[in-house]
Amino acid sequence: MPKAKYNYIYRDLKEKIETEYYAYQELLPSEHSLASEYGCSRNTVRRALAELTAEGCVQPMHGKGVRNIFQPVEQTSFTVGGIESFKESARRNKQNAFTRVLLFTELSADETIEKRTGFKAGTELYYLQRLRSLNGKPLILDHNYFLKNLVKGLTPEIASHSIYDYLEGELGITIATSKRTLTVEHVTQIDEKYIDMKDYNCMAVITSQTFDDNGVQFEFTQSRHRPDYFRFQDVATRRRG
Amino acid sequence: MPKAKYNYIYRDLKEKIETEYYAYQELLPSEHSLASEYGCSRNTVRRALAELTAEGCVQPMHGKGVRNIFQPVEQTSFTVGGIESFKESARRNKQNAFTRVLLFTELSADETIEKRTGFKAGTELYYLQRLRSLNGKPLILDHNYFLKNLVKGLTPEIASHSIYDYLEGELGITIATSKRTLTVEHVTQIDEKYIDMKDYNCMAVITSQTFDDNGVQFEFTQSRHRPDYFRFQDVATRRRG
DNA sequence: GCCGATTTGTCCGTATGTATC
DNA sequence: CGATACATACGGACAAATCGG
Repeated sequence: MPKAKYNYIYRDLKEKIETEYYAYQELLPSEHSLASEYGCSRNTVRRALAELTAEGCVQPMHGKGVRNIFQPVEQTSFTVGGIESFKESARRNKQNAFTRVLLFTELSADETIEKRTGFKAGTELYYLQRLRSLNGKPLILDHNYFLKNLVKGLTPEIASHSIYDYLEGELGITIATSKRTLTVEHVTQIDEKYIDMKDYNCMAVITSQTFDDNGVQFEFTQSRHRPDYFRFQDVATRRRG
Repeated sequence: MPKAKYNYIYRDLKEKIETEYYAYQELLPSEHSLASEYGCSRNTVRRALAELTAEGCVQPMHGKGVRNIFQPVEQTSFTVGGIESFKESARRNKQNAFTRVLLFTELSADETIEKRTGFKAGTELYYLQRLRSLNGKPLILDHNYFLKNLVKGLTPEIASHSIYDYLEGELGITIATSKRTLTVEHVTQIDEKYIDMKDYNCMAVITSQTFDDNGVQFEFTQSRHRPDYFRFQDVATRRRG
C-alpha cells in the first residue's frame, strides 16, 4: 500500500538479505552506490537502511560500511513479534488456527478495571474470552476488552474470525502502537479448564494496550500462552549517552 | 557523550513529556515551531520525534499534530527493557543488587554448544554461572558464554561486579545489538538449589546473542528469572504494507 | 605517521505531496 | 477554498571514522 520510495528500497534490500544475495557478514554496497542504483538520494537509501537496522538485519559501521547480520530464526513453537492478529501469527508460524469464543459480553468499566486496563471508569466496553487452538490443540486463552465507542457492532461471529480484519477492513481503524508487558503467572482455574497444562503450573502472559492513529486506546488484551508453545523475539540496540 | 543536536532535542522533549510539561494526550508544538524554538531545521526535530515515536512516547498524526501518549510504567517488579547490565537494571528499578559467581571456567565450543549459542565449534569461550540477588533475595540465575578472543582477561572478580563496565570501559568494546528470545521453561536442579522457587515450577528465560559494532558475536547468555520478579516491556508499531 | 580516498553520521534549506481543519 | 500540519524526497555541505599507500 505505501508507495513511498524508501519503502520499496527497504523491501528490496530485505529480500536480497534474506535470500543471501548479500551474504551473511558481508558488507552491502555503499550508500552512495545504492543511491545511484535505485535512482534516489542518499537520504532515501539511509532511511531504508535505518529500518533494517532497527530490525537487526544490518549493522552500519562508521567509516567502514553496512554489514549484513541477518540470521533466520527457528520456527519450532509459536513465535510472537510485532503487532499481529492471531490469524497472522498462525500463518507466519505455518500452523492451523482455530478460535472459539467462550464469552461475549458488554460491561462498564469500574475502578478496578480502570487500574488494570487503562480504560477510564464508566467507559462502555466489550469483554471477550477466546480460546485459541493450533493444529487442534487449545494452547492460548485471550481476555479482550474493546472500546465500544470505536469498535462498533462487534459480534461473536466476527470475534471467532479476526477482529483486526474487521477493525482495519470494515471500520477503517488504523492500528498504530501497542504497549506490551510480558510476565509469567500462575495458572488459573479457567486456564486449566480449557487448556491441557501437562505439568506446568505457569502461563506466559502478554498484556497489551493498543492505540489507533489518534492516540486513542481501543483495546486491552491479556493473552495467556502455554509455556511450551510460547516464544517471544526481539532485537534491542544499546543506547549510548 | 553524543553531542548530536537531535539527541539533545530528543532528551529535552522526553523530559518535558515525562514531567508533564506537555500533558498526556495533548499535542506537542508543531514541528515548524519546535524547529525555530531549538534553532534547527525541521528535519532535525523530526529525527528526535522519530525516536520518541519508536519508544511509544508520542504519536504523530498526519495533518493534525504530534500527540503525547506517554504513560509512566509501574515499577513493582524487576523490569527488563533495552540492553542493560544487571547493575544498570537494578539501579533503574531502584533495587539493591548483588552478584555471586558460582562458576568460572574456560571451555572450547563443541557442536552442541554451537547449535545452542551460535559460537562456531572450536571457539575458545569463558563459561560462567552467576547468581543475582535483589535486596538480599537470590532471584536470577545467569549462564554466560563470552568469546575469549575479544573479552580478554576476564576474572571472577570482574564478573562479580559488572562485565559490561569492563567491556565498554577497559576493553573499549562497543556493544551494538542484542537478539533476544523469551521463553518459559521448567525449573532445573540448579535453579532450585540457589533460588527459593516457592510454588513455581517454571522460570522466565531470556536467551540473548550480543554483537559488537563490528558485527561479531561476543556473548551468549541465558538469564533465568523467578516469575514473580520478572517483567518485560516493549512497544510495538503496526507494520503496514 | 601522514595523507587522501572512501564511507557513514549529522545537519541544512527547499520543494512537493497529502491529510486535517 | 486556504491555512496548517505532517510525510516524502532531493541535493548539498561538512564532520568523523576507516583504510590503503
